[in-house]
Amino acid sequence: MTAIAGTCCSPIAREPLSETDAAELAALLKAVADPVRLRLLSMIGSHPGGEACVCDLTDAFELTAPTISHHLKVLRTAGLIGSERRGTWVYYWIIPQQVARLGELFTPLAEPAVTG
Amino acid sequence: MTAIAGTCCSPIAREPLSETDAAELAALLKAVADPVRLRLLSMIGSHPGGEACVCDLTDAFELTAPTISHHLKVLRTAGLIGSERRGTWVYYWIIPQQVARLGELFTPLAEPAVTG
DNA sequence: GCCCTACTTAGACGAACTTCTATCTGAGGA
DNA sequence: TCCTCAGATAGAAGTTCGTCTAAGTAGGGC
Repeated sequence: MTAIAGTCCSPIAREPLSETDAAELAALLKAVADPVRLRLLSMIGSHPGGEACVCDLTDAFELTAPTISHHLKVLRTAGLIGSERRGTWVYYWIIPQQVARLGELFTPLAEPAVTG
Repeated sequence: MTAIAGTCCSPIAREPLSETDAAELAALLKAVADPVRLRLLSMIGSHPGGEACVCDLTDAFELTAPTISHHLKVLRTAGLIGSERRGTWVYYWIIPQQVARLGELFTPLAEPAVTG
């Protein structure tokens, strides 16, 4: 398949990002640009039932509970995860739409539709 | 389409990231988690011919040349762009495979093939 | 050879980030 | 009510990051 102007590349390589878009996307990327937060996101998303309580997460790291709490807050503030307290425990889950936004930026466009 | 275990989600939500993978990916993400570098990457990728010289990039920012040079170095060290001096000017281009790695992490798996 | 332009390197400084300890809130059990 | 456990918040310490100025390297023209 040859490159067709306008459909060849990942969105980031199709046209220059505006200053505003760049700032917004950089904030989202910064939230995941940390090994601990990347693992937290991955552990939450792959946990049975699609959600995990903090107690499921803390033991995997050699970090104190406040530190884990801080990283979860960064992810939640970025809109990448949601949370809810149920009784004694607080549960976290991934917000797939927001995670997908990151993917879209860098993923080469697939064939436009089933036109061929 | 219902979620099928093992094919439902973006790779990051399919199974927990190893400590090593998380560290490597976080380093890659950190390289793009900055508004200036995101715009540089976008300007380079969308420039006619697929490459841009530093002189094409500097004027778009209210930053000094050494600062732009620093950000380009971060992107190049991460393997996201390549560079070459040709005469007076230094040209930069995107390395699509490395950019695509970022996309793969967060993009939900497409249908496995044309099986349905 | 000399100078000008294009870009990079070196070093410094303030802001932001990651982690900690100490403290606080909120739920459940005796 | 009081104690304990789960988790969050506050504030401090050390580190990393983004930016600058000053100086260095490399190519091209006179």
